[in-house]
Amino acid sequence: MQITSKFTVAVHILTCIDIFDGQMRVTSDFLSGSTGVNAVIVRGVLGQLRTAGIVETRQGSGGAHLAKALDEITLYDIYKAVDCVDDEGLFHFHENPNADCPVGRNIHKAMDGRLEAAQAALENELKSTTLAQVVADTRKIIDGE
Amino acid sequence: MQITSKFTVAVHILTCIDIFDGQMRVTSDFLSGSTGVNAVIVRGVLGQLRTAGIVETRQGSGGAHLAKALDEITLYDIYKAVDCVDDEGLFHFHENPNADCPVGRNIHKAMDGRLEAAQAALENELKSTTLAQVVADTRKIIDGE
DNA sequence: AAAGTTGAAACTAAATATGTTACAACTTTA
DNA sequence: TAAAGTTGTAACATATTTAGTTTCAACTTT
Repeated sequence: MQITSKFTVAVHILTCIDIFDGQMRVTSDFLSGSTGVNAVIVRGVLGQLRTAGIVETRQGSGGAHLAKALDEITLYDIYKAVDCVDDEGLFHFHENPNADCPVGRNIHKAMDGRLEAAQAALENELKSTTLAQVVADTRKIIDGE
Repeated sequence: MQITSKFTVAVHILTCIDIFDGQMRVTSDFLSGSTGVNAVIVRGVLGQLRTAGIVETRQGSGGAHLAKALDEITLYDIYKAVDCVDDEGLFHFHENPNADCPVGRNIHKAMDGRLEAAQAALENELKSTTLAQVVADTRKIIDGE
């Protein structure tokens, strides 16, 4: 199991938008070239980021722009925007435990808190990282090339 | 995206093995009944738990037993045993970023540490919980019924 | 020897992820 | 205002993964 690559694609896209903004029109076609991901998929991701208020795009005129400051966008915002995890939670509980068995009818209750805590640990870590940090690191590597 | 239900099934199975051990033979068929999961799938999970040194099973004689003390089995051990996540990591990096683009050829390096930190946060939380705690909570709920 | 069980392979079915084709709606510019 | 380029979106295709199913040999107990 892996979290959809739309997440890393989205971070890649946003980094490009910041780095190339002003120098060129950052179209879905350009982003497709940089990410190696199909342009329609890119437009889908951009659509989700737009819905989340992270980018601005408009039909016709090409070119995406950030709708927020870099340090106001966390990896968690992106992760939520592209729907990395199910509404049911990160963990998938087997659906038909037997209510006639004392373990079967209670295991869900006994585990839920632990599973939520684990998911929260992951998400809190993502909340603590902003796109500003990722872009800064990227610029640092580019400048050092 | 969700982590395979084999994880919660495995915890359910191990809880049953602890709670019903001595009272009855905890066969894959019994566990299938309690979890609502196909007996062949149960045997597959038991096989992975056996490979990980968590349970003991033998062909012919039915009945699984724990191979370790409850407080020596963490949720992380189970998560690893049933192969919840890919060897490549929890996050799936898009595979063909463009090396001719300064962002494309560096984004992986710029993100990797952050992704590993997020995965580690999840896994550390799982390492901090033992099966003993889950079983204790389960018993508490059963006794309170 | 019979009955019940595990281990495992091979196949099926359903769900998900990603890519592709096609095209209408829109904007810019010649 | 016509042409060119772009976004948004639907419909379809393909590959992978998840879970279930069928089948049966190997094994243990009685």
